[in-house]
Amino acid sequence: MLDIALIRNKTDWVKEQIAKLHDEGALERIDSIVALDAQRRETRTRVETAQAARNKLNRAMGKLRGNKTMPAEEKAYRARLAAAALGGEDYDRASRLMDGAEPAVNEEPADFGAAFDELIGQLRKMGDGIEKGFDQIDSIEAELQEHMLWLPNLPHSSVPVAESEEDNIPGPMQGTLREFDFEPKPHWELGPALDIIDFERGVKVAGSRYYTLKGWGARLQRALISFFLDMARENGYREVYVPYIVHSDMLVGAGQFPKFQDTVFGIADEDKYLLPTAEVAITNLHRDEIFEEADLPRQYVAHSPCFRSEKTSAGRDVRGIKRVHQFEKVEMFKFTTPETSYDELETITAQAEAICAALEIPYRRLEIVTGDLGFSATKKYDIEMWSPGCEEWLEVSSCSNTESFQARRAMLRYYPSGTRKTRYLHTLNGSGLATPRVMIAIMENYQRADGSIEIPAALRSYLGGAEIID
RNA sequence: GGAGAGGUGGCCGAGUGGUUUAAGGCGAUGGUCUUGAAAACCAUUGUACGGUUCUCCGUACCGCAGGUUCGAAUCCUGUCCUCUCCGCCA
Repeated sequence: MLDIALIRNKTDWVKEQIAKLHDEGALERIDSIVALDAQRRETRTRVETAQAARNKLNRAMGKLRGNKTMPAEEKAYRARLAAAALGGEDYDRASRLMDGAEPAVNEEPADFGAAFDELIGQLRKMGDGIEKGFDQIDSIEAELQEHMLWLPNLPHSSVPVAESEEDNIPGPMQGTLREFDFEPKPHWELGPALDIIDFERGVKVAGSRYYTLKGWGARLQRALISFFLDMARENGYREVYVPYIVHSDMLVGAGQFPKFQDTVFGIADEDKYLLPTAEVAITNLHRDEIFEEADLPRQYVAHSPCFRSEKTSAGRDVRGIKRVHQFEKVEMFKFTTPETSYDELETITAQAEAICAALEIPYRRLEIVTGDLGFSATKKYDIEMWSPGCEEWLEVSSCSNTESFQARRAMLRYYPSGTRKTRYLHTLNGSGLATPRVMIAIMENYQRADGSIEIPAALRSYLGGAEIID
């Protein structure tokens, strides 16, 4: 979520930033937001002033009713005078009459019951108006909030401005391309031939875009997960195990909802959803909490399966296991101060790259342009591995700084050293890494002429020292 | 899944409809005292929004959401969570 004060004070600048993202729907919301914000503040001031008067009157009422030394007769005529003052909207005088601050002269005898009925009637009338005012505020704020939740994060000034993913800027390839003395095969041929990927039986059990790993396939994936977690732990991340099912609020907090509701799987009859990424659970781990600056940065790593329904991408990448509804990912996550978040983005990206390097697979870093930045990030790098079989670059990691975008949605704050004034912290996330795409890259880069696959040296200790899958 | 008991500030804990601040304690912070520390004493104490501007003022928040009432931490309804016991399971 963006800072409403920023939208209020620099409206045109915010519009320019959103224009770079090519999110026309969001752009249209800005004027509504500015209008609702003004309306909201004006209404709130008016209603709260009235409420302050009413609170004072109710307290004075208690004082009048509960006064044990005042004769009933005096109470009655004070009540009647106060009711008259309320009729003239002189709240201060009414309050003074009721709590005894203003002397009252008994002009004529008043009936106790009738006087209090009259007074209560005045107070009720006042209360009804205030209730209506609060209802009005609620509906304005709900509408404002809905608009706010649909606004994407704004790009950092260093992000190149361009149309789409076609324009993302690749960095130089790292590592060395393998020279094959045979035609390298794609993983959808290698996997079934070795009986380590079984497409048909995955489809039988769960439908299209589901798959089964068998034998060395399943073991290789498990080894990769352990290897990834160990790499992250050595880099100072605390390993956590999180729920794979979360409340819808958590998806709002991390930025998936409301806009991307159709990309996640829901639990029947419950307001809960399967994780599309462990990032959702980790982001919300410290929801509604306030850190001390000394506690930052806080770094976590978690492995989780990721479930994505992605109805929008039907028809793309249908072959193989590149784009599937269920995959495994190890996610690195940082809670940082605003001062350090961009340095930390470089760090987390370098850490993801180091994993690629350790596996000795050619990779490159992609600098993401504004048109492909996505909803939550201010700046993003993707890491891609080269797959010689399907002859394409495979995205195996995505590293983002969301600044305070998620922090505002999930109420993640900290006290800067020496102050008691809260401030939103910054959150960053980076895959480290995701499989089965890394498995694709391993299979295709490490394949041998006879169809067997060499196991990368870094993984052998996780597989009982084995060197070859055949 | 069934039954019962609970949910109050950073923590413990009082509070069965009002008589201007959620009592009291712990912790934390600041101060006095002290050579220093401890102890003692004094003061302060959360979050959000709004209005002011360098300081205040106001509103809301007693798990959450509704309701009753002139007025709700307190009464009513729903819901979530925790604990205990039973059942089931890994």
